[in-house]
Amino acid sequence: MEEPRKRARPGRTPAPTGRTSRPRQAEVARLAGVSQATVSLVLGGRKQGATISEETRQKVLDAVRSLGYVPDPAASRLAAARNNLLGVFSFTSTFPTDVQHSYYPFLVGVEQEAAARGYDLVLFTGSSTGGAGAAGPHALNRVRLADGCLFLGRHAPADELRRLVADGFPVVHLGRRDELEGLAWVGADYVSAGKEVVAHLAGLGHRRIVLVREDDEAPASTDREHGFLKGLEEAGLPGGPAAVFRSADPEHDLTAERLRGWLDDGVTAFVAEETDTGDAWRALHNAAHFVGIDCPRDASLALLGSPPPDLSDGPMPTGFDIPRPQLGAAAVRMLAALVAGEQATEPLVACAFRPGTTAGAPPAHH
Amino acid sequence: MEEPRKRARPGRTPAPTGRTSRPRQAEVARLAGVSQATVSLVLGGRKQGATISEETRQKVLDAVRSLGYVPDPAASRLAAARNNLLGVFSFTSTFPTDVQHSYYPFLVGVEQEAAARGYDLVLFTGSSTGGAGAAGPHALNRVRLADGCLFLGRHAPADELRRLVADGFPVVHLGRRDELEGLAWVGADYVSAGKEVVAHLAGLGHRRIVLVREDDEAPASTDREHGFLKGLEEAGLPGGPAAVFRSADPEHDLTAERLRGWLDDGVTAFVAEETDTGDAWRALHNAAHFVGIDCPRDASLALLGSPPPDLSDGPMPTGFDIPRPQLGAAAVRMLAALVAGEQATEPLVACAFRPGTTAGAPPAHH
DNA sequence: GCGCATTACTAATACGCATTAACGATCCGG
DNA sequence: CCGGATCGTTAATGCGTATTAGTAATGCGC
Repeated sequence: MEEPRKRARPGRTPAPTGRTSRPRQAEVARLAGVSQATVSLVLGGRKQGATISEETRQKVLDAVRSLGYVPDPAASRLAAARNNLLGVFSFTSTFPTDVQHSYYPFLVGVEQEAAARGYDLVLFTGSSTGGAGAAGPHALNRVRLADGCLFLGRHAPADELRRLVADGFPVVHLGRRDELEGLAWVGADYVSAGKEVVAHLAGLGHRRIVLVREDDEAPASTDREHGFLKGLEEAGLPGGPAAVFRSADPEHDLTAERLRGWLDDGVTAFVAEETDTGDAWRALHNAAHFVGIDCPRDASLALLGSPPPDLSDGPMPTGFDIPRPQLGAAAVRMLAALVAGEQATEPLVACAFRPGTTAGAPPAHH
Repeated sequence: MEEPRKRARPGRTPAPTGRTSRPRQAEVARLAGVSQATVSLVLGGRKQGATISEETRQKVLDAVRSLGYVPDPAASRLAAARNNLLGVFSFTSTFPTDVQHSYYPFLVGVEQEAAARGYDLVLFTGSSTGGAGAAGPHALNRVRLADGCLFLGRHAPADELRRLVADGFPVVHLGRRDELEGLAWVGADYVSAGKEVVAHLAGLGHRRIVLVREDDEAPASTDREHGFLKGLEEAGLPGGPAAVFRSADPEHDLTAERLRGWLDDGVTAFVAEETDTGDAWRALHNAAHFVGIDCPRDASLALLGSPPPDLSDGPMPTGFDIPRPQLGAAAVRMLAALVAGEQATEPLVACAFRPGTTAGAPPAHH
C-alpha cells in the first residue's frame, strides 16, 4: 500500500527570499474572499456566459486597487495562446547609419497600425546571429516567436520564407513578390499610378510621350512601364517600343542630341521612373537643362515616384508619391488578418497623384 | 470507495483545428527520442550540474533544426528565465512622421548593440497616437514581457517607472534622470564636453568667454553650464554670473547692442547651448551676423551640440557632437548588465569634440 | 563483487492566468 | 412540492518551458 506520491517536491524553488514580489491574482482573490477564477473573470472583461454579481465585482476591483495588482503579460499570453507580437524582419539592418536607405517611412505606418490594433513589434535583424545560435540558414525561424511576421526588402531567402508559409505561419512581404507561391504581400499600385500620370499628360494635350527607364526587371519597374503603356493605349496615343527608352546607364546614354531628336519628332512630354539611384530622372533633368528647355513651357516632365535627395530642392515634379507609410499600415492590416485566420486583405495600395509644377500644356504647334 | 476524480476534464479546449502550429519542445523531444526536459537542457545552454552527451545533444539540435523550433517567449518568461528580448518604450511614437524629432539616431546604436549581444528588440507601441484605448494607467506594465526595458524621452510617467524599478524589473532610461531614485540611466557627459570646449577656446588665447543659454532647468542645460563654468575655473578665467547670459527668449533678448557691449568689455568668444529649438545658437549667430562679425577673425563662436537643421548649411561650428548612437549602445549595455544581475555600467558617454571652423585665436589686442 | 562516485537522463512539478465543466442555490411553472 | 431553468461561483486543468530530485547505468578502487 504505497503512497501515490513519495517523491519530494521537485520543480522550481520558491522565491528565494521573502522579497515582496508583485501581487498575483491568487492574492487578490484571498483579499476579496473569492476564488482566483473569479478574479480572472472580473478582470477579463465581460465575456459571454460568465456572469458576476455587482457586489463581487466591486470586492474584487477594490482588492485589485488596494494591492496594486497588474497582470503578468507573460502568463496572460501563455494562457491565451498568442502574444500580440508582430515580427518585423529586414535582412539588412533596420536602422542603418545612412538614413536614406532605411525602412523608416514604412515603419512609420507599421508602428501606427500595429499600435492601433494592440500589437507590439519585435524587431529581428538579419545580420544579427540571434539568441540561441540559430544563425545560418535557419535564422528566419526566430521570427516564429511572434504571432506573424512582416518582411522588408527583397533579400529574404525564398526557401526559408516558403517553409514558414508552408507551416501556416502568417507572413507578409512588403513589396510585390509573385514568384513565391502563397506568399502574401502588399505593394504599391504602380500600374494605376503610371496610367494616371499619362492620363494627366494626355489631358493637358500631349500627344507624344516617352518613358525613360533603367534596365531593371524589378516588379516596380515593369509595373510602371506597364501602366505607362496602358495609359497611352487608353488615351489613344502611340505606344510601342518607340515610346520607351530603356538604358542601363541613362546619365550617359540620354544625350542632349537624343533629346533634341525626340523634340523634333513631336514628343512634348517625358516620364522617368524612380529608382534607388534616381538615375533616370537625373539624366532626364540634366539633358533638359542642357538643351535649355524651359519646363513646362517647352516640354513637360513627370516622375513616377519621388525625386532623389540631391534633386529635391528643384521644382516639385509632376507624378506620384509612393505611399510608404500607407504600405506599412496595409502590411500590418494584412498580417493581422492572417493571424486572425481571415483572408488576406487587398494587396495593392494606391499612389497619390502629385500635380507638381513640371507639366503643363504642350507648346502651341505652328 | 469513490474515485478521487469524478469530474470530466475542464480546462481549455484543445487546438480547434488541426492547423499546424509552432513546434513545441515536446515534439522535438519525440523526434529526437528523448524527454522534454532533455530538450530544455540542451537548449538552455550548458548550466552547472547538467551534463548531456554529445550524441544526445546533436540528436536534439538536429530535431530542433528540422522542425524549425523556437522557444515561446511567454512560456520561457513564465518559467522564470530570460527570453532574449529587450523592450524599447517611448512615450511618443517611436517613428514619428517628422524624422527630425525621432529617436532614430539612438535606435541605430540600440539595434547594433542588441544584435551584437543576441537580443531582439520589442517596440512597445503603447502610447502611439492611434492607440485604441490600450494606453491605460498601467500601460507600462506590458514591458514586463521582455527581460528589461529601455525608456526613451522624458515623458515616461515617474510613478509607473518607480513601480517597475521597485519590483526589480531592469529598466534603463536614456537621458539623465536623477530625480527618480534607483532609476538607471545613461546620458551624455555634457560637463566634460563643455569643459573641453572652454579649454579649447582658452588654449587659443581667449580670456573672456560668455555662455548663452536658454531659461531651462533640464539636466542637459545645467550640465552644460556646469561644464562651462568648470572649464573657466580650470583655465583660470573669470567666471561668475557675468559669464552666463540666460534668457527665455534669446532671439529677442540677445540684441546687437548687447553683443557690442560684450565685445567692448573684452569678450572674444561666445558659447551657445544646443536645445530642441536651437534658439540660443540661432540668436548668437544672427546677432554676430548683424554686428558684422567676421568669425573667427573678430570673435570665436562655439556650440555645445549640433546646429539646428536650418543652420546646418553654414560653417561647421566648433563644439561637440552628441554621440546618440553610442548612447543607445551604452543603454543596451547597461540594460544587459542589469538583466544579468550585474552592476550598472558607466552611465556617462563622452561627447566627441568637433574642431569646426568658428573658433580661432582672438583678435590681436592693441 | 560490493560500496560509492559519476554520468546521462527523466519524472514531476511550478510559473500565473484563462477557460470551462460542474455544482449549489434560487427561482419558476404546473 | 418537484423537475427544470437560471444565476453565481469554483475546482480543475492546460498553455510551454525551466528546474530539480531522483534513478538507471557505468566506472572505479579495494
